[in-house]
Amino acid sequence: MLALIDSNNFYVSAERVFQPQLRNKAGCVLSNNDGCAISRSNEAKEMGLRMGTPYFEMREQQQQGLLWWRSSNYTLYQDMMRRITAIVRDTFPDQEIYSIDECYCDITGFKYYDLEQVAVELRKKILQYTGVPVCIGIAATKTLAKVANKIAKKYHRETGVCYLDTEEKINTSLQRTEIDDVWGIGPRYAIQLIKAGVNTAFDFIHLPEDYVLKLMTIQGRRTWRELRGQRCIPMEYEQPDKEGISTGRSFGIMETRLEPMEEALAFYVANAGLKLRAQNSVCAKLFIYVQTSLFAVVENRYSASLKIQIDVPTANTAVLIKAALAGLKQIFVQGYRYQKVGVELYDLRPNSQVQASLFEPADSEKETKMQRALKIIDQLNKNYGKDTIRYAVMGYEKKWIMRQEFLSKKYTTRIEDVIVVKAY
DNA sequence: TCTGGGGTCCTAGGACCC
DNA sequence: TCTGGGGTCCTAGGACCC
Repeated sequence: MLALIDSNNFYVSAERVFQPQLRNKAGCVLSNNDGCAISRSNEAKEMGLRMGTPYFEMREQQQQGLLWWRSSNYTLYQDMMRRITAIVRDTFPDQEIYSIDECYCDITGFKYYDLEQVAVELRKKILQYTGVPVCIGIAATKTLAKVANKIAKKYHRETGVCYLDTEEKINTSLQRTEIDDVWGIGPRYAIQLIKAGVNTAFDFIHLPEDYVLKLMTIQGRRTWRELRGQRCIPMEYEQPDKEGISTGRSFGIMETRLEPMEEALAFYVANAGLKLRAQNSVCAKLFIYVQTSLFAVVENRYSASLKIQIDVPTANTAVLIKAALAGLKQIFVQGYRYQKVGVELYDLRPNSQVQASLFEPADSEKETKMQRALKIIDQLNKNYGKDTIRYAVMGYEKKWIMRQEFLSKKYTTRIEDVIVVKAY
């Protein structure tokens, strides 16, 4: 058996822990740049507020006091999740952290326990220790555990637990699960399936396997098999290295000038470079892009992108920034109101595998010095706060920075707490 | 006027190899 | 007139997840 522990309305719940005045009132957490709703309280859902509603469509309700909202505060959410997973690990040690608000546990070793009772206790404990409500779904496969979790959220509000241990319970749950609520079936496939008369997960598992394979490729077949109780998606206890690292943000206000866009891009490259070094990788290619708003009238729309090959794969932020800014000059066109600039580092490889360029003589000593310098910079920034040491092109004013007008405090983390003072 | 960001996986087709 | 077989690598596009 597997258990899926998934927080209820996680961002909203995390905000409510430290701001009790937000409890029992309709509210939501906004996306980056305060753009649209990405987490809603139950009261907001009942009001009919949909996922992704743009903020200006909710403004009136907010102004009338019928709805509260907050900017996303990922530092807070990440730290709350760290606490939740630690509590879960105490009970179920074989844990995969799947996303910022959910984790899977392999609980095969608990077959002689009353699993339902263990889960109910765990849930109470998480609520008591962190203030965040979660639901727990238990079933034989990851996809079925997802189904169980949704059933728990919808129908077992008292206990918050759903345990699919009999065929009867599984069938009832599959009948109660709309096809577009199935994990792995997105809006595109859902439309096609509904057209074919498949409305629930129960209908879906009774389709012929070949038909599913043809319509939805092997991923769809995997979902089909998982829903029939066959484990196809393994547990992943270690987080694999990323294959690409991308960073990009919408500007707080539309940008028309090159210079602030250079600053922003340099910032994103520096962030991506940090993540790159954290997993001991180097990158061989950069992808940069600029775009105007998707909602601009057609004649004012512009988007462009560029792939850049790095001669000697590197994790050196200075080299990456230089390459990215040279590329930006090529694709930037005067006269548009830009909404976003971004970068993706890809073609990543372990830094032990770097191959020297034929045309650029490798200077191993210099590279080692550079690596040492980068390590020290990263450490300083970790200890004394982000961007304490930074590249001058990143600028100081950050006029392009995203909107976060309704940001709450980082209640559980303080940079001072992690400062390590050492005397040399 | 104002509408998020960061990922993964699969497939088909083209270029190329021997 | 008839023109092989087996493979790799890359890319673009589509689908999905949170």
